[in-house]
Amino acid sequence: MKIASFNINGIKARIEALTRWLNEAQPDVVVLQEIKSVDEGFPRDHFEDMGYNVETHGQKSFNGVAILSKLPLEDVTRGLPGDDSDEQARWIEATVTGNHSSVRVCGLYLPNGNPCPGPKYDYKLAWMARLEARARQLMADEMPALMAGDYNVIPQAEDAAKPESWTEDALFRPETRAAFRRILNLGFTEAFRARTQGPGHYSFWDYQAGAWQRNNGIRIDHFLLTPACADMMTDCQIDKDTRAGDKPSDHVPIWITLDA
DNA sequence: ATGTCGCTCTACGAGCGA
Repeated sequence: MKIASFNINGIKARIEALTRWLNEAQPDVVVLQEIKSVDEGFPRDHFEDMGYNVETHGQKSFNGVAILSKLPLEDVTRGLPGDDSDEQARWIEATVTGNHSSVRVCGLYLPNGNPCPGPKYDYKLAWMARLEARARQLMADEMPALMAGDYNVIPQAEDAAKPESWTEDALFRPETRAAFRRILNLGFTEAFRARTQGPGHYSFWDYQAGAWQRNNGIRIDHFLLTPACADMMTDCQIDKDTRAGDKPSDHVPIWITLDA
């Protein structure tokens, strides 16, 4: 089972690039971030015609997450628990079933948090506390589970081409990285780092200042796996070449394969 | 490099978010 995550930065602007990548990569399941669309505006029919089941959790203009899956999506829930007043669409869950195991798939778009400090950074840290609470529940459940998406977290200095330029940024502040580590320390496996060590692996390059041409990237899109899920992992890769295509997102897809 | 892109408004560029 191939499960991917892709921050597409707007479904209307990315429908061609996303379709191209889906045809090449052939994921069974993909969680999308920043669809920047209400549910009614998402081109559901287009992806259904490609053989995908479609579940969205959108909002106007900003944020918005979705799941596309060639397998049935069961028990779909929307919104990160813990704050009923939070109207930002950043979390969606569903269960998919393979040949011998079901997997709880959580798609997330963690707040950026800049400028830092400020109310947006406070919201980021509060959201991460709610994420930790949901992560604890997933750990306590028996079903293998993963949380995939744009975490807006640079875990370590080696995950940035120029870490010195991120020291005051919400993506790399010590409080941000500590909150990320608290979740990891519940027992999650960060899929990419379980298989690939060393610097130079990125999932995002800013549109500005020739960041892609200079390979000035950061690795902020991640898979966190419960132990039962990590036991099933057979591969984890970053589709870097997608950034060189026509009209690309500023993020590239990441994916794992599970023997599920 | 202060370097770009996507979205919305009642627009024909500006402001916001990233």
